[in-house]
Amino acid sequence: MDETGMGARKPRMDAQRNRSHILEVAEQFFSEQGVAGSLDAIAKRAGVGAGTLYRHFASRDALLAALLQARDQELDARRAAIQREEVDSTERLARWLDALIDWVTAFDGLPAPLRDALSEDGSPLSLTCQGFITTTEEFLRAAQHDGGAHPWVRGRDLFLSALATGWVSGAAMADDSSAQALRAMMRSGWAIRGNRE
Amino acid sequence: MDETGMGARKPRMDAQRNRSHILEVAEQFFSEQGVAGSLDAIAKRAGVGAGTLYRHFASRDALLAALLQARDQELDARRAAIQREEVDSTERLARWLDALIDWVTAFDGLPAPLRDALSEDGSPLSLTCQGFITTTEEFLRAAQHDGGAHPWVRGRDLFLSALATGWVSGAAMADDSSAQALRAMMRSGWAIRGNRE
Amino acid sequence: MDETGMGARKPRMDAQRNRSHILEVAEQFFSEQGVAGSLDAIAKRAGVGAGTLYRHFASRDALLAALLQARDQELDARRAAIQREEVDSTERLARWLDALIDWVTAFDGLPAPLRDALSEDGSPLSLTCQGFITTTEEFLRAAQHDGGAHPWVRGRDLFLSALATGWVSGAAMADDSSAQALRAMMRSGWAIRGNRE
Amino acid sequence: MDETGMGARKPRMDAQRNRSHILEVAEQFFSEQGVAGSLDAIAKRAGVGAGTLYRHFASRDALLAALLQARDQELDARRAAIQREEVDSTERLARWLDALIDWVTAFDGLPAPLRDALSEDGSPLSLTCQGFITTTEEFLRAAQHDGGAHPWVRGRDLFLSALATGWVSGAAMADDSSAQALRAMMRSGWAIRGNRE
DNA sequence: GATGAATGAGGCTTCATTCAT
DNA sequence: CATGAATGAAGCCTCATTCAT
Repeated sequence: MDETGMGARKPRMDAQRNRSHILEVAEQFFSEQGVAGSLDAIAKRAGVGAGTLYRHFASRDALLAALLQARDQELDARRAAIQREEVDSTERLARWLDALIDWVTAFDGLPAPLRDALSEDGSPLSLTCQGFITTTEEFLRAAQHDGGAHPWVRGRDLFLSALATGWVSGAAMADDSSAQALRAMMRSGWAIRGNRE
Repeated sequence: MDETGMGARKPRMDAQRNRSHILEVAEQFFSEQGVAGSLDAIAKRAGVGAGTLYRHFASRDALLAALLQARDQELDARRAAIQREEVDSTERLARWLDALIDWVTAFDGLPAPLRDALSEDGSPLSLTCQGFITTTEEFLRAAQHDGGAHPWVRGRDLFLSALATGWVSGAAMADDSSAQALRAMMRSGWAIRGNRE
Repeated sequence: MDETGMGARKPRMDAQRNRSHILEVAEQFFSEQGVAGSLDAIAKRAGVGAGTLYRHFASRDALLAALLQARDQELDARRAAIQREEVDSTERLARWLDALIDWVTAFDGLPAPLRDALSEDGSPLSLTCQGFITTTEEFLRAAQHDGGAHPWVRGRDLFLSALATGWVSGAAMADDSSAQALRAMMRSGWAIRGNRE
Repeated sequence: MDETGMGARKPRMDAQRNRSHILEVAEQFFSEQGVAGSLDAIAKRAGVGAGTLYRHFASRDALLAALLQARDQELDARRAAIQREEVDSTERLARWLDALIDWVTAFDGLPAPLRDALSEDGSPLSLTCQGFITTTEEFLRAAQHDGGAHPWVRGRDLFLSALATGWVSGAAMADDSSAQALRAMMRSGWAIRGNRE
């Protein structure tokens, strides 16, 4: 009796609209002020009541998680791209870690909730993290198999390294070269043969 | 001119006593609650007015800096000890970085203000940081000279690495092995020959 | 497309089912959290939309009233039982008041809306209350006629006393003896000869 | 060097002023809206920041307790007056209970926090309550000794009765006669010989 | 009928910092 | 010098109720 035909009930068009509008605003907002900005302010800026925001995203982490999903897909695309590239497994891992660092640097202050999510494990963010840890492990295993990465390194550690590297760049460090250096150090940290040695 | 001879005002004594008492309390407090705790609470716990605290320490960072000085001395002692040890320059650098990480982990949440201090450079903490960066550079230079460290690594980068490593351990990660792994990765990152390779 | 026979609307069945399910859930909920709990939560727990809840019960009081009806019947049964018992009219009144107190204590915080209903008189609860006041009056009249109750007492007052007694027990007073004492005091309050005198 | 002469340091005149102004406003406010009114609103009305109110009164109960102190003194005065009156101990108890009921009715909704305070016992209100329970016990003991009150009644129960009686009157009952009736019932509840019998 | 999204005021609380005393 | 009162914006979150779908 509905307009259905298939699955789609009533997507609550307005709800969807609101949800995505909130996401847009939040993206903008977090980009400007970092992920610690006021949720109320986001709601206001989105032109919705605070309750509406809370209905859609029960917590800051939930909002963040939703926000990251879009980027998740980018990251996933990048992963696929990396896997298609004609380079060895070690270089692949390196590129993946670079991608991870970029992802983690999407917003100011993002590394912190991600790190926390790893130990809370009830957080909406932990799923996301877990996924990328797994991916990291896959890349890592290949590199280890090919003798390109130390056998004692674990995917989780690399992920944490990426977080940490992102965190360092977090502050308006003005010093971009440090970020580069850290990436390089990180690489020569897990790689059997350092990249610039 | 002081309280010494005759009329004996209590000024200096008071102030000193207050200052050190505040420091004791703050040390305790930050140990328990991390460095983000309320300054008011510290003042109250120390039994002084908020104004008094502000007179002695103009900002949270100033308090932190003063607090770290005690530890600075420990760290400096450790540095001296390391320099007396009968190991090569590479191992010395490694031990110094370990010491640095320990120092940075003194309080929960300490790495963040330190990182920020590096880019603000008006902060009371930057002096402290600068000192340790310099020390790090000395160790590093020796190691590089002996071929134990990559020539492209800078002291500042190692300091940041130490901060980052401390930051990662910050959360109740429950996973102590990660911390170890990060230290190892960090080492094989700057070292020409990794430690467990 | 429906599950029934032919044209088959689901109206009545659905509605009835919903209504009673809401009631079940609300009963459970109010038992746990007291009558001041969130209606939204009840709707959610019942698996219906907030609107549905409101359709069935226009207000919290309406829900409460419906909820009490089930208990009303119990109470009515108890009234009938009391009237069949082989005791004098005074004892009957006493037992009825005990029954009333039990009824009023069904949920945490119930006495308050009942009290309010008495003075608002547009409330869905006032009907319920009125009924019991009337019953109380009947018992009371008999007792007064037999010389067992003070002539100056009114049914309404006894009802209020029951409410008040229930209200006192409302808090987790931990002190059950107080509840007993209050019942006793209440009895010797209206009775011509106190029960433990 | 102040106006003192003895202990009084600096009473923080402005603080005192604020404090009492808040109290005045709160008194007014609670009289109008009942004790459940918004604390923020009180702060605003008093022309102080919310923080100021919280500094002076850490919780609603604390504010209430302070507010009641003025009345406490009245009540205490009344107690003294009653004790000077030329009536027997039973009548004294009756008058004391009346005073208690009046006190408890000072603000709309006051009985509830008082009741809760009795079981929480960390509440700023419990002290006040305890005091009056004790006083009640003294009056009661005298009456019991003179054969004017049932021996099985306890001071605590009478206090609760007073609370309950006040609570009943709490709603805009419009029915003043009920309040009277309840007082009478309460009296004939504890008294060996009812007052209107 | 049912749904559940939206509202949005309103509650409580915290805190860095200033300034009169 | 020390005090600690005052500020007051901000933060987070809840909930009864309405209404478009």
